[in-house]
Amino acid sequence: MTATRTDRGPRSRDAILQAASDLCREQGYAAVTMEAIATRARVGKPTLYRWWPSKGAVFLDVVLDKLVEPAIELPDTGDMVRDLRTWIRGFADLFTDPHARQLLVGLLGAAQTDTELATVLREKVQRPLQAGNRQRIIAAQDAGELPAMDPTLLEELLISPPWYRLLVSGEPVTREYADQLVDAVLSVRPQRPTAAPPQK
Amino acid sequence: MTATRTDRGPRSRDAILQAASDLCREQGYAAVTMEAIATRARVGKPTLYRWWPSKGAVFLDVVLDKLVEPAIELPDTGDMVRDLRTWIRGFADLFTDPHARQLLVGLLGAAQTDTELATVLREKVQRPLQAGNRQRIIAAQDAGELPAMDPTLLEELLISPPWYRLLVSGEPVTREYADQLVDAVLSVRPQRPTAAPPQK
DNA sequence: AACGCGAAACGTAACGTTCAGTTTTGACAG
DNA sequence: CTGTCAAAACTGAACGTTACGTTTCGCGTT
Repeated sequence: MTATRTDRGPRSRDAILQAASDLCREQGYAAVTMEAIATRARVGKPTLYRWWPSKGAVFLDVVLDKLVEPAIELPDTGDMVRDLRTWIRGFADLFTDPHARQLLVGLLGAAQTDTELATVLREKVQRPLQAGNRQRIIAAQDAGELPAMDPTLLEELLISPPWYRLLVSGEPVTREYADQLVDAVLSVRPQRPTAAPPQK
Repeated sequence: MTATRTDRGPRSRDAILQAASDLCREQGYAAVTMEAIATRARVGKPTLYRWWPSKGAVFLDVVLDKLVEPAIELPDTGDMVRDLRTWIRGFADLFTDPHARQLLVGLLGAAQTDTELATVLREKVQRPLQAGNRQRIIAAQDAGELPAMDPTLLEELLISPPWYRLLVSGEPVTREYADQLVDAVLSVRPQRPTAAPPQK
């Protein structure tokens, strides 16, 4: 037994992810099968299943490699308002690009009926981004650059509408929309601590 | 003309939708198959496929029958702010109920990889609701009850975060969250017509 | 000689369709 | 109003297909 055996990636990880990405571009997410990925990447199906339990898991890694790092992180130029605008514009660009759109919509769709995948997706994408952004938002609020409100809610007000358009309404997410959205959210008046006006 | 039968509609529509709903509650959306629905409803598979092209189409009708009418429409008591609060709370309740959650998440997930289904979903749910709400929002803005901004954006700011939590982040959608959300969005200052501050 | 991997083959599950044989329906004659 | 009948629609079983996920085999590397 030569020590730990399972903790290295497959030899041809890149070939596999590239194959999956290409197939998705050519035929759309739904039409891609594990068999096709294996064939295209010239690997055996057992090898594929050895490291990824499902099609969704493969595409999660595709998205992590190709989209998340470069395109989804909040930039940091010192000007928070400007950074937020750039960030949301980045989502608009991402959601407009047909290939990225295919990848994200397919992956999120799969995650809706695959608990395992949904968990990993949140831990690997959601969690890290949110944690980092949260600190930035709080700091900017303290500096008076952003409206004083629950930082989680502020982030959600910015990021939810693009996702809603992508996954629910299907409306396009343009840069103009991104700008309009940021303007609106940053125009919120400071909130009273938590006192919701009595409903009745 | 006695109209040949009740035009359209299988004889046992209700039995089929009930079977689908029950199976979803018992086993989860993903585990439900067309075969199982047919068996449970004591209907032949051909009959099922005669009226619904896919599992997603069946569940769309389940959702239309059981959720949309009673639970997703914006109420109208004359007090728009209060109506909006009630409306978003309704979504919170819906997204918290395990069965409704299963149905909605499964259906939306399927729609991500089924263009046909996505189109019908938008036409039958999205479109009608949005159109009605839009008029109400504009009227309330004219009356000074709501912040002056693009009515579509205002609606999206309210409705997106719950959907985002349901489909993307997985965070719970409580009534408290709904109230907090409405408070924040209604605190937006009137927007300058469209003048986005120059980015550079 | 042993190992790891690609390729092929296998059993399973669900799909969506086809094919009898039966039940339901509405129309019409008595 | 009622009995009869043909057409339509339905059930249930079976079929071919596809993709899944696993197992087996053989080859090349070490």
